[in-house]
Amino acid sequence: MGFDDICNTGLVLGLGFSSTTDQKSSKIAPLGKGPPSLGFEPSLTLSLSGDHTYDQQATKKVNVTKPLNDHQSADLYRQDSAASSYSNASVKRERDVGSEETTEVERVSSRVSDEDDDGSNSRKKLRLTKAQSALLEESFKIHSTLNPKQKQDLARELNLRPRQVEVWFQNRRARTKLKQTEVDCEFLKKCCETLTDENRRLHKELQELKALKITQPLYMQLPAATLTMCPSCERIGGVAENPSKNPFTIAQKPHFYSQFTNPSAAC
DNA sequence: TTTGTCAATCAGCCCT
DNA sequence: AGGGCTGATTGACAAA
Repeated sequence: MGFDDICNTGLVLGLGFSSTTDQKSSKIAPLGKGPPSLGFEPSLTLSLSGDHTYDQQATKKVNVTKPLNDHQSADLYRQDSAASSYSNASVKRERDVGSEETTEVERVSSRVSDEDDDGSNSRKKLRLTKAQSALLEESFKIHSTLNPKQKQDLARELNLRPRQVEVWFQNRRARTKLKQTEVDCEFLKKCCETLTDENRRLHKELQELKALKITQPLYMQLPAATLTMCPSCERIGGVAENPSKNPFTIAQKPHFYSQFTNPSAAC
């Protein structure tokens, strides 16, 4: 079982040279990609095995302009008739204890007015209804950025201002990115731990080999542990191609064998 | 210059 | 009360 089997992250660990392609930071960059490097450099890289842009993964299409069902419509339009969210109307949210069905009617409406009724500048917070959030989420799955028409349509659909839709998408993108960064960070920590362990193990093995070299003649120096068989090509590591010549020659290039590498590729 | 996006931050609301 | 979530604002930056 490989590491990725455990983590199941879809990330790929690679060792080699990295070339720089200046990544544009605008648009929603494929999440998990790091800052650009500075040309060709030896690198140990971790990257996502696929292009994990969240926005492209949706399989379910939602017609943003399709009419809402009765319940949704009712929610939204009752909101519309509710007091302005930017007014001092009480931010009532009926909490039916024990009941899932929070009365959305009572939720604060997103109102198309910019000013408080009383003219005060206090920022009253809009809370989107479940229906609004759901529709925004579905829309985000389809495209994480909106063109002006899409924004307009969606705003009309949700009875919000286009600016509010825009802000929602902005925040959604930012927070998705943040979340992904946290996930990547956790994964890298695990990789680091695993590599540290591997490094420690190899050091130990090296020490053992050195000790053997001192105390034993050459033909007895190969510990059983080094005669591991590659499960992919079924060659025995540490033995020369032509055993008749020198059956105890240590392979020139050690067969690095770890759960991060593909044995076939290494062979 | 305009427009769109982003990062950083603020601030209201809700939950524990 | 404090923390988390989330809507909103601001300023910087890039592309057209």
